[in-house]
Amino acid sequence: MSTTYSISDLAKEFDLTTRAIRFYEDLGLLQPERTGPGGRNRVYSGRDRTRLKLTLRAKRLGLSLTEAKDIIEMYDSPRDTGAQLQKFLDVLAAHRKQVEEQMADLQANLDEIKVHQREAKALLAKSELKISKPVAKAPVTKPAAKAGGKKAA
Amino acid sequence: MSTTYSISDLAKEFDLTTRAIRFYEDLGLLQPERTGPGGRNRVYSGRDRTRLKLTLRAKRLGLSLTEAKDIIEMYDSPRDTGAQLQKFLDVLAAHRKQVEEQMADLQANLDEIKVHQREAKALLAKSELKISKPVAKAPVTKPAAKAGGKKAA
DNA sequence: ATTGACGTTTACGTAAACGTCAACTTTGCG
DNA sequence: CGCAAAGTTGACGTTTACGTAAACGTCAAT
Repeated sequence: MSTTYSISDLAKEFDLTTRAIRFYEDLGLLQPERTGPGGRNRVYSGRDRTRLKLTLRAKRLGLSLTEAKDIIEMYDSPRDTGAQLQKFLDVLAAHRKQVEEQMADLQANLDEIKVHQREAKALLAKSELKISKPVAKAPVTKPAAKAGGKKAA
Repeated sequence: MSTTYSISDLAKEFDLTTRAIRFYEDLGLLQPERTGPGGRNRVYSGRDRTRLKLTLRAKRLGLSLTEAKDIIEMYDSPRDTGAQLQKFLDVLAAHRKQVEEQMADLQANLDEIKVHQREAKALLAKSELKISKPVAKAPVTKPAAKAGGKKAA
């Protein structure tokens, strides 16, 4: 009795539309079983859930869905022979290299942000000094965050 | 006499088509000056180059071009008043948070790769032991790397 | 004078990743 | 029984990020 999920379970958990999930199935990323009369309804396994999670992470990191699929396939395909193992290791090494490159990108990014933060804080401190009475922690009229999705760079 | 670039200079340096570069201009990411008779030809400044570089980094990290634009605009727009400074700091903080989240994603990724590497190496060592005569560093029929582009997850 | 390399604009084409109906079935509930 | 909620399969629409082709100007070299 392993845990299973309906399409809307997954949709809620990962904040997707069911349309998106079915689309991922079309691409071969998910392979839910069917249930009910005529086997119409989709039933997702824990493995499906994991693959979905991996897919979304890959997306966040800028991969296309087909790239994501290729990689995920690699990771849970059988590797019996020594040759296959060796090839798998090669792929892993390449993959690792690119992840490390991307981390370097991100780190550069983060460093820039930090620099800007320092500069801006310094400027703000200076500008507040020029006010006679010290301003009470800058109330500013709240920016009211746009509650958006992703972002970075 | 600051350095400038032709469109193909940038295309070569960043491995883009000129079409892509003009497209980025349409989106407002670049604003080259014009030269020649009738001011037809584009001339890119160092600032353009920097913005292009930032754009491409943003792309690699999974941002859309408009997202990239918004962020880059923020970073090189004027911040004179204290209120603007404060808002800028808020944006920076939010931005930083997301970058750090993405780094966590990447780190998780990297960890998984390492685990797989360890496992695969162990398996391969074991399988090589089972061969009577120790196999000479697995010659394997070269995988002939497909020399592809990106990849990650 | 023509060829080639490089540049330009305009405009239609396309792949990816879904969104958005439409037109049903099936199931649980009052 | 009726009906809303959740599921299904088409099938067409949309946005993003360019590709690609047409049709033309400019300048240096042959």
